[in-house]
This record gives sequence, structure tokens and C-alpha cells, in this order.
Amino acid sequence: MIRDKRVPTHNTDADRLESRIRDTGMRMTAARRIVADVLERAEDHLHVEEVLRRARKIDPKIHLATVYRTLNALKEAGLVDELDLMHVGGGGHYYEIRPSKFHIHLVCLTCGTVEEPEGEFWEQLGQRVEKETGFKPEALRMEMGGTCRACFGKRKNR
Amino acid sequence: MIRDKRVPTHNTDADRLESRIRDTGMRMTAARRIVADVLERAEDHLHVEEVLRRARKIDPKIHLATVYRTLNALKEAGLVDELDLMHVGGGGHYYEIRPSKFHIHLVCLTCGTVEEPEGEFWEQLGQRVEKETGFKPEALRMEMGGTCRACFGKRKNR
DNA sequence: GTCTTTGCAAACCCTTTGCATGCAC
DNA sequence: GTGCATGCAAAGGGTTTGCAAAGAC
Repeated sequence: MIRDKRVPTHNTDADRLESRIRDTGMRMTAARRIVADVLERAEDHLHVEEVLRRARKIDPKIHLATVYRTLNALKEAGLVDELDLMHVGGGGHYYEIRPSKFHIHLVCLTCGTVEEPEGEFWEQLGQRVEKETGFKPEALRMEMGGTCRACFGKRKNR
Repeated sequence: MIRDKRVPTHNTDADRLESRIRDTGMRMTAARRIVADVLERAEDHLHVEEVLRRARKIDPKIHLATVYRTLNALKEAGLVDELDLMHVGGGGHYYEIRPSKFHIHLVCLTCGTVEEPEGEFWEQLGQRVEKETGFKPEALRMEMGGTCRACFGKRKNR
């Protein structure tokens, strides 16, 4: 598992994943509601097995293949992002609700904590890229591996 | 395959991957020399099968497992980067010599072209992150999916 | 000579797929 | 009722591993 500093998103009802799924024309099934619920409640980045584990707490007969299919559908609809977080913890992927077009993760290679910075600088990145290169970004994924403030502090004190 | 705009790196002898491998204490074997050579000559991002194909042109008995082991060793030594390029073209990974600490790819989701921007703005990114968040970046990987200038032009003309 | 690396094949893990059944619309 | 979604099991693709032989230092 990956420890995480992500703040749970306080969505308005209109924003809730379930209605956004309906908006795309996808059928709303029990399984999808459960997976959406798991993602929505998650305060961390989940790999597929973890999504399954949490989904099964609600409905034990949910199948791994369904989780994959749902996650892929949501990914294609642009509602969820698939990350690999600098391959911390193996080859699998991690999933989270896409908070915006841009997706920035600072992964501490020492303790595994994942931080998601916010602010003007980050929000301007897309526009800057477009201005400088002519490339029109639709999705940005930035993963930075390094040392978080806490681990860097500890290292200095040794 | 992924089309690519990357300019081949003109390394000085001291920079050559082979000597950098030696510097890490790894044994220099025929297989590693060949893989290093392939990576060094590459003007594009290579997936494992492509590294193998090119390596076998030089020595046909090189084995896929050796390529994986070599690539992983180089990755751990920090000499090579593993990318997934927004999962264009499937689940596999792509490899390239790490040109610097920071690694930025603009992947066109329409035509698959990969562009690597350069310039002051990008080089400052790491310092900015450190200043704003206290996180000390060691490796940055940014992958941006979107539409390249050429495809955007074509789209408008439809 | 010692310890690492290779080739080979088999195992492994993550993910996808085919099919009959079940369910949303 | 029609067509998409699910559970299940089996296959698929990418990657890793155990072992004996070969090679680097």
C-alpha cells in the first residue's frame, strides 16, 4: 500500500461520480455504483486489488474482471486516471478519480508517501506548454520521484 | 512502434553509457555492451522487444531475459529511464538513456508522435517544486497526452 | 578461482476475453 | 424485450526466476 496525503474531495451532488457516469450514457449497475463509491471514498491511490477488496466489503460476489472492466470504462470516459506512480510497489497501476485535467504526484522514494501539490504554478503549466510548443495538452501526468520534506529532514539528522 | 522526434544524443566518450556502466561497478559483458549500444544509437523510445530485435542484429543469441535483466540493472543504476508514454500502444514500457534528471514527453494521442521539449522553463521546474513544496526531486517524469501541432492543424481543416 | 551473468524454460503476475446468465433501460 | 454488463474460467501478454553453464574480474 501507498501512504498518501491526498485530501478527500468534497464533491457536490452534481459532481458525484455516479451522476457523471450516467451522463456518459453508461448503464448504472450495482457493480459500477459500488466501484464508484469506493473511488469516491478513497483518500489514497488504489490499485486494482485494493479496489476489489473494498468493493467486496459491500458486495462479496463482485468479480475482479468486473473491477477491471469498470475501471477501464471510467478511464475511457475520462472520469478516472490510471497511474503508475514511478513503479513504487511493483508493476501494477493505481487509480483515482480525476480531480482535474492535470495530475501531479510527488512520490517519496524513501517512505512511499504521495503528495499532490496545488496552486497557480501548476494550473498554468498546460497553457505554458501550449504557448511554447504548439502542443495542445488534454491530460497531463507528472510524477516526480524524490525525497519528501520529512525524509530529507531525517536524513540530515543522521 | 512509436514515431519520435528525439534528437540523438551526441555523447562525449566519457559520457558513453559503457563507461558509465563500468563506473557503477557492474561487470561489462558482451550482452550489456550490445544493449548499451542499442540504447545509445536509438533515436526513438524502444520497448523491450525492439531492444531485443536490434540487439539480435548484432548477436542473434541474446536472450529476452537478458535484455530485461540488463534494462532493470541500468534502471536501478539510474542510467536508463522506463516510461509508459501514457500507455500509447499497449501496456508495455519504453526505455531510453536518461538524458538528464528531468524527463518530459508530449505524446500525441492522435498520431502517436512523441516530442521532448527543452528550454529554461522546463529546466527550472525542479527548483520551483523544491521551493514551493520542500520536496527534493531526484527524477521527474512528465507525460502529457494531447494533440500535436500537426494533428491539430489537420483537425481544424476537416 | 570466485562470483556474477547468461541462456533457457518454466513460472509468475496483471489484465483481458469468450461465453452463458442476469440486469438496466 | 433488447442489448449491455456480470461472473466465471481460461487464455493472453509482459516480466521474472531457478538452474546449470559460461564468462568477467
